[in-house]
Amino acid sequence: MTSTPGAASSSKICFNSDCKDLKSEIPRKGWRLRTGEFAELCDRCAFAFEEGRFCDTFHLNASGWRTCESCGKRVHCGCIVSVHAFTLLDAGGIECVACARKNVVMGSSSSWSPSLIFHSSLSERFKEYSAKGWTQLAGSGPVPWRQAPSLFNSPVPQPELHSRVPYEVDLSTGIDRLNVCDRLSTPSLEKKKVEDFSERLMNGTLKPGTRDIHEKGNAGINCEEQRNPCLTKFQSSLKEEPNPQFGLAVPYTSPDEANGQNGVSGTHLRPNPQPPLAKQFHSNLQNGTDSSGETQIRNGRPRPDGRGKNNLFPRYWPRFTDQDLQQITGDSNSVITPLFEKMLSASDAGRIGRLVLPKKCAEAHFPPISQPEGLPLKVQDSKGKEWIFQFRFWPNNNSRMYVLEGVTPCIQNMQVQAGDVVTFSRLEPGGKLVMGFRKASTASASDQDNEAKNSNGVSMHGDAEMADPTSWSKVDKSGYIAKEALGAKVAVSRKRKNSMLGSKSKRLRIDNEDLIELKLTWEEAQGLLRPPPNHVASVVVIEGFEFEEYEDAPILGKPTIFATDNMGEKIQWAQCEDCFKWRRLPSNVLLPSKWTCSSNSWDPERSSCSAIQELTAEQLENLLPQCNPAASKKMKAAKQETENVDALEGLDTLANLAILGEGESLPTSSQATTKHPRHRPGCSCIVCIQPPSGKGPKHKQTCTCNVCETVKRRFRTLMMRREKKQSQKEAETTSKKQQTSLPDKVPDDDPPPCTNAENSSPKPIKIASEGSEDDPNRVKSSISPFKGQIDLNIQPEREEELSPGSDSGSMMRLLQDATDKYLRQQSTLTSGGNSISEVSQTQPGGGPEGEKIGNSVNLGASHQDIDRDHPVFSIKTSASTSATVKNSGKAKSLTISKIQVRNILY
DNA sequence: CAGGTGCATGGTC
DNA sequence: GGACCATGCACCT
Repeated sequence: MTSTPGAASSSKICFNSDCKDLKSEIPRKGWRLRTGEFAELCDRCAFAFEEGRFCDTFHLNASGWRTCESCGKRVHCGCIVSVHAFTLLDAGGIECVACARKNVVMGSSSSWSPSLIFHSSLSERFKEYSAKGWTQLAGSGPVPWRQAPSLFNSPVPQPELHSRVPYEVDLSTGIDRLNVCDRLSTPSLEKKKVEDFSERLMNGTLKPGTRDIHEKGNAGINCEEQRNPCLTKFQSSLKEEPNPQFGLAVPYTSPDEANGQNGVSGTHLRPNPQPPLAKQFHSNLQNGTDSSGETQIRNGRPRPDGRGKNNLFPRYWPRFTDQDLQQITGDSNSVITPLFEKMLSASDAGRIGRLVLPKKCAEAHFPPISQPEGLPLKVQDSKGKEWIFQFRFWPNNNSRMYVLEGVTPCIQNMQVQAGDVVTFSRLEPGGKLVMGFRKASTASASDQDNEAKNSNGVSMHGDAEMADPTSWSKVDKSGYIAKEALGAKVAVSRKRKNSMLGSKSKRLRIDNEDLIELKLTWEEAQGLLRPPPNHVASVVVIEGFEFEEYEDAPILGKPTIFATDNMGEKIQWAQCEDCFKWRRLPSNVLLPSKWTCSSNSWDPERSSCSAIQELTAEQLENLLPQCNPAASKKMKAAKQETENVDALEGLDTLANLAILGEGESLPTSSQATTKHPRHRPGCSCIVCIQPPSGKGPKHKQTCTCNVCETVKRRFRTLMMRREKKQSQKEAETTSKKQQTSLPDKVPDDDPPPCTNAENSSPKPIKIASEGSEDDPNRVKSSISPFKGQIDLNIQPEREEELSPGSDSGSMMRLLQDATDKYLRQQSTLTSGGNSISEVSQTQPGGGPEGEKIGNSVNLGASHQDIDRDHPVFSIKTSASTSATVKNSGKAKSLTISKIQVRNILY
């Protein structure tokens, strides 16, 4: 527990205004302040606080003292310090926590009526909608919401409690408290250490017990209020809630809080995820069958019985962070109760303005609606702006689909997108519904954190980076790009994949780092992951992702280039981290991630950076054609030592570019990037228009939908480009042989050595932009409507005509189909049958005279594996491997085939 | 024709 | 197998 700088700690005087002592050198923390900091006390006050005697010591003359209805003990109810020292009785009066605890233990004899409390809260919240109020019970839907008089409708902001007791706030926010305490109490209780003080303070910790709110799920009117002590528990639990955002004074903090990580109820759940109380509450609502006598301790996990499925899915559990709550509550005295959250889908964030609400959440936290028209719902965003949405539902498969309509302005105002998380919470006093947002990155981290612990013991952290390329960007039907769908999809995919990954160590076979924003991460992590020595990975395909599966964990290693030397011996080339020279090493050597010449024990002559590089420029170029961005950086450095020679270039490169340059970042751009670009609104590139994985109708080969047409068109373009390149190279070869090429033309004719790495150079620009008709080398390219340009992206206006969201389908399938088609066409092309292989193996640009180190260049750990969503890779691979592979036309098998080829080449 | 609306469909859990 | 829900899409204005 570290001292939190801030107001509470700025002074050297004890925070207790009644004490003017100096704080000890290491101030002791007292109750938590609204700011999230802790009151820093002197030893004496801290001791009193920890002993639960603080109010007795300092507030004796203060107002707010009441008497426990059970034991008669005086309890101070009027300060932040004592906020958790008592519970409210719904019949009036208070009860000290000790008595409350007894009541809890005694079971359902309590007179607490959480339902009542709960309803009172809601009635507060939505009283303005009484006309269509959710107080109508009959036929009001599956949730028998009921209006009950608010017992305490004058909540007092907690920090200002003096004469008014804070529990009024609690009671008025009964449902919120339910949620809070459910979410908080159990984990809190489980944190014995954390509780210690609380126990002392309260003379014992309440056992988590009956926390369920019981309501009959049918008719709704006869909702049976379970008389249970849940309120007691709620409040008791609340008192353990260390988060001041909930208006709870907490004299301790969790380690998490101390780390600055959490500090909010939701986060407390993470280490041992507990469903929010909302969940349980809702569960009961949904079930409507909760036995009234059920006073069980729930650990928050889905119930093993059938009712468990009625629980909210963990993904809807609110996982507010301090920042979230702070954002919502600001510095107000409000008490915020997280209800649920949802990651915005593309549809949610789209222009259509309909936010699909999780059914259970909607029914649990929103007023019941009996008519599809629903009712207006006033929601305040985190900026304090109020919005009115229409909360309604559609009949759907004998069920309902709840939506909030009219959210577009709010979403736009909040600048959130698909993938971001919208949080719903309730603000007290007032019961105002508050909508908060969390950006995808944060959400992802949160989810990651949470789900990692929800995932059957399999950490998802690594998986979190497995950005689903299909989700990289997508466009909703309104044309808005759900570019943050990445986060959403990752989160979703993470769950799915995680369950499928099994126990074996796996390495995602993905090398199209460009598809992922985390390029460096991929390069450094993914790229450095290498199979254990003497292990041949089996390749498994999970959801289209290929994983190398090892019996042993992959190890970190330095990416190298595997090749075959002139003697047919398998070797690998490794680049020194210091001098960037490439050194020849045995193929079975596994290098550390940082490898330098000095470690070159296999070639003492070249165990120093001063030693000359064994590779010639041409050879090096031959090694570098795979346009592996990861390798390219350093390769570029190495290349600078030598003549700049064009590297191997082929359709694969173009294809890579075609994909990579999607929409904006063609080599023609000075901002060319090897990354898959961020897709902006309006982008209808092939990536963006992809539906989520597995979504959308299946497309036939004859399908003429926009997506299919786009794919086909792009493949046609690819083919044309390939032809053009082929002709270029042929012409260039010829011209070189004839030595007739003009000096100033040669560079132009040279294809980019490694376009991904070099696309910032003017060369590709020229190539892409050239194609003059008078250039004999361009003759063939002239057949391209794009004159040799990589057209896949350069004419976004063409793609604008596409209706990005109007069609969807399995892009995988589509691309496979297109690949099939392309390959079939390839086989009929006289120049195409071997073109790709030729392109990649004859090294026209780099100089055919260059000595080939090996045709099968494999960038060690940064495999140029096929991305399933980018058939160009499939084409590349297949075409460069075998006809059998070609005909497979399936990305997965293609990749596997590539592996086979790789093995062969090895 | 564009945008909105309500429902249907199909993937996922 | 059913519920949920994201999204497609027909219909309406």
